Amino acid sequence: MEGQRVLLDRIEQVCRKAVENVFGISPTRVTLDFPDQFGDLALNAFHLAKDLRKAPPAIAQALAEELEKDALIERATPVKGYVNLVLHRPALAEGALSPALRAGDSFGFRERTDPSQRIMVEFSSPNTNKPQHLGHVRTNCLGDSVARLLEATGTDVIRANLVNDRGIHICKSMLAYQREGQGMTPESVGKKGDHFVGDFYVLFETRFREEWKRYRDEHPEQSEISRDEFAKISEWMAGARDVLRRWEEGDEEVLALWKLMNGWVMEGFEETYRTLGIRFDRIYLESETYQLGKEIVSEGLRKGVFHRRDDGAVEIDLSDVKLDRKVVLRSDGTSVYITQDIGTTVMKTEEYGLDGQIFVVGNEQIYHFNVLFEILKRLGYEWAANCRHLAYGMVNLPEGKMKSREGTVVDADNLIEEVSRLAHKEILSRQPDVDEKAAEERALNIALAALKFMILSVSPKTTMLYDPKASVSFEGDTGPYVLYAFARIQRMLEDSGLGPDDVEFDPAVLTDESEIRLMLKLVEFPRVVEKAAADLNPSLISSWLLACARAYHSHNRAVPILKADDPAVRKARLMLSRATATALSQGLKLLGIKTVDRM
RNA sequence: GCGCCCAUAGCUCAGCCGGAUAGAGCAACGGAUUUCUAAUCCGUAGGUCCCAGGUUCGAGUCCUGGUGGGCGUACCA
Repeated sequence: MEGQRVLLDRIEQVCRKAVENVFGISPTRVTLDFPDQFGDLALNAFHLAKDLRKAPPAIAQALAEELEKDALIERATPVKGYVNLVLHRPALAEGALSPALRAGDSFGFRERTDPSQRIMVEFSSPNTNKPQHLGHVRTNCLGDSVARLLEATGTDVIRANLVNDRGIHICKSMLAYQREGQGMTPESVGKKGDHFVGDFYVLFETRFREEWKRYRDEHPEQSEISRDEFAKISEWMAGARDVLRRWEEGDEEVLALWKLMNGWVMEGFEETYRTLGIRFDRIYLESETYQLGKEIVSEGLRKGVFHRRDDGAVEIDLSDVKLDRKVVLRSDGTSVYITQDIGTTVMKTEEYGLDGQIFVVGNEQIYHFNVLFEILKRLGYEWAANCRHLAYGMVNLPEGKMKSREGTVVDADNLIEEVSRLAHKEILSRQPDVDEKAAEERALNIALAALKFMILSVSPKTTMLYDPKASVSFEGDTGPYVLYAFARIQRMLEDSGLGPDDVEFDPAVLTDESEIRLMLKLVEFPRVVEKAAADLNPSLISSWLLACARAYHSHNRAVPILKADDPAVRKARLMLSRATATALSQGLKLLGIKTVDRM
């Protein structure tokens, strides 16, 4: 990335120098905005006022004159507390295009810094009793994109997935399978493994409800019995608990079935991840980590971080930081959720020598992670300060919340398939004679672009509404809109007869308003990447992509490119297109979206 | 009860460390196609930024108090 921000850096230097020349003070903060109107860039004099102790309009006035002396600045106009800058046109063109043309697929990205920070990003964390739904799609997309953003800014990233493969939920699927599915396999019924197992989870739920209803019918005096109350006396629930007990005792038959069914589910998950284009460096299984943490708690008990209550349970009092009291070891000595997370977090850090960890987990666990990080801090782990919970909001449906028990969840695999089908239809309507295999691959790409972009264009913490109608629309603020801009450029470059290394152009001819606006977008890109990575917020990339694609589409309509009369103009516009394609592709890459050469 | 989060156009969402006249898409309406791909472009209309105070030269943004909604507050995960 070094050298890529030359233009912006140089302008900042020019501003800094101007302040020094006029006021004799080196400013602490030079703020340059991309204002979309008034000019190319705007220097904020309000911020300078703090250092200079003068009225912003007076500062702007004085600086404007000084700034215009520099060759980079065509015009500097003081307006209220701003200096609106119009850049020297050829310098803007050179500064906007050359970095992208030269750097190609490293444009906007930084080499790994040395010594590099090594950060683990944990995301997805599915349960192995049912297939993944839209909520998982959000953590999958977010986690992957955040990992890419960190990598792009020079961090060494480990992608981890902590799979919850044990517990009562899997036992429910197992029991239903034992009772009603013996001999069946995913192959025998032609189903993906995770869906196959999920069906037995649903079957358990169905049987349980039938039993509950029967009970209420047979015991009118108990007709108001709650689900939780009935669970205590349910035969099906007792069966599931028995399976769990036998699992914990190491019962071979139960373990064998557990391994078999988990294997099916994991195969299904792998397929889903492959389709989504998501990979992990490390998969942790909770069955292998759930015992961790006890020794750390014992040691913490000795050190006085925790204390033992009269009833034997071990707890920590965090009420001084408003986190209340938290039990970390039951009175029978077994661990709770937080215990294994303490152990797992320490283990991960030691395994990879991590400088920090990011947990991409839903916002309903904010309290849990606050407690976890506070405990780690009190245990003396310095890296605890570099642990962050990226708490994303839930995904709701127009009808309300998704509830797996009520079958109102949006299944990830089905969703991808459905959107792919629509994309496929769109492709066929445009190119009836398209090669079938190419069409399918492209349809999947476009579908994933639509889906990922939709999810990643709302900021992580926002509780978002999933609108099925909007999700299958490929117009407006969508992934396909951005893809289309890229594809258009590819087609044009193909038709242009230019070689890939032919990057010479005359920067003086790019003077159209639509070109200026587009070039300013290109200049802004590296800065947006930095910001998005620092904020762990991919939606900043989506916003930029939309603005850039929009600027390109406008430019494309406003002036002829391939058909420009003047060869020098034609060439320069093609180079602008190529630079734009590079930038769009880089931005899309950060969202985990692959480009297509035609739509 | 206590804690955290949210409230911006009819709908879905942006809004940078407090800075210029609060933006985009969808939906509505009007236009652009002898094409370089119309999955596009141009335009019109649409706002009490939940309410009331406060801080500030300046508040959608920060503070306090309300109202409404979500989540959490297990010896569940």
